[in-house]
Amino acid sequence: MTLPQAFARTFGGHRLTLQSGEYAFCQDDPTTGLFSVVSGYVELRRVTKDGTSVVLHHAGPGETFAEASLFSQTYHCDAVAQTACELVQFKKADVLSQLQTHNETSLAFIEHLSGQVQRYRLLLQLCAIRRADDRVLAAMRAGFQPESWKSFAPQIGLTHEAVYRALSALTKRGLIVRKDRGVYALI
Amino acid sequence: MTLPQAFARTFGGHRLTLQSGEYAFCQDDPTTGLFSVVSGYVELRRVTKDGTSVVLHHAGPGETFAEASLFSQTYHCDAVAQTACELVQFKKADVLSQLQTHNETSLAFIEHLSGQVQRYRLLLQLCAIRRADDRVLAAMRAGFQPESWKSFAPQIGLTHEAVYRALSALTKRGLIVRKDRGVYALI
DNA sequence: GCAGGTATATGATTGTAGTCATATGCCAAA
DNA sequence: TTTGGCATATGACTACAATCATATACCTGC
Repeated sequence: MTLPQAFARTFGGHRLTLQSGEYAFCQDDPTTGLFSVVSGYVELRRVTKDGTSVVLHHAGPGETFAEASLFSQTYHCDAVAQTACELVQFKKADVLSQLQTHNETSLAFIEHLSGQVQRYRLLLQLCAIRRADDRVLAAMRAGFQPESWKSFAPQIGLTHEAVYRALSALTKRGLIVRKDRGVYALI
Repeated sequence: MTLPQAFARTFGGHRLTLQSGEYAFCQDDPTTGLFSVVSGYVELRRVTKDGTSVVLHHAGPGETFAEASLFSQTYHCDAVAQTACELVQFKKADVLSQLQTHNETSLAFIEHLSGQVQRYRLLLQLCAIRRADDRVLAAMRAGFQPESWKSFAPQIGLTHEAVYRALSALTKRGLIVRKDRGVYALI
């Protein structure tokens, strides 16, 4: 998920600080490049024809956003800081010229994107599991080892209460074990 | 989502037919390449250490899978045909050499993957909307114009009944209009 | 025109996750 | 060491989507 550190060097990103509520870019603005979140949260939202808006993504630390802007003349959504944010901006021209002239960079970027695709497919598949117990168990079996269950919960589309209950129920069912307060393991 | 036709030519894919239950590849097999689904459905599943399996993805017509295998020595999951399938297999060596020698191809692939990332983020965001009404409305506003509501429903994590009810409720609330049987439009 | 199949649509019931409340354990700062 | 804040954990109640059932419109092949 995290954009390799190498990219910062290769693409020559620029530091950018936003206060909560400030915009990294607006819909229909000419595209200037893609971004990486160092700290804070950025909400990507598209304003639809009828004037309402739809949230497309919630980008947090380590995530990149606006990759597709490399192939578009204008941004198709707004990027609004939800908290104070530290971002790195990679200028479109720099990135494109790097990609056009350095194959290793392209391949690394393809690898980065493939990994994201893989992860998102997994998350969608997990969200398709109806029962909270089964979903949490599947996530654990799929390799999730959350540092915090509370922040993990929304990733798989549950409230933290539902996750705690699921952990409790799975323990009772003997499918996982509680090693310590907040520490659970498979089998 | 659909792999550009151009890729079939550029990467020189080979046609592959599977009967339901047959494997495109197995976990820990040496990676041979990535695949595109022409018809049918393929399930990607990972067998975990405890012997159980987790479904990672359900690939349908127009979708590609195992992109990340380009960067791995072995497959990390099984690919099992759920129905009779027509696939196109793109040999790893061919794809990698194409990507290494033809920048336009790399850029096209990056564009393809960026688009998928964008779409998956949107789907995840939609699935995070609790109320069925709101979720269907957001999906419509985000640009979904499903040919069939029934096949659309599972994409946003709902049953088809829930979608029909949502459409009905949204119509009553005056947020969408029913143009015809199965045909709804915004405002 | 009729039969069979499918998408559309709605009703009744139930399971279950969300919501709100509350309690406890833990850590860090004062 | 006390205080405040946060993650963990669980209880009670409720809202609502899943499930199962049924009906209708539409299409296609006969």
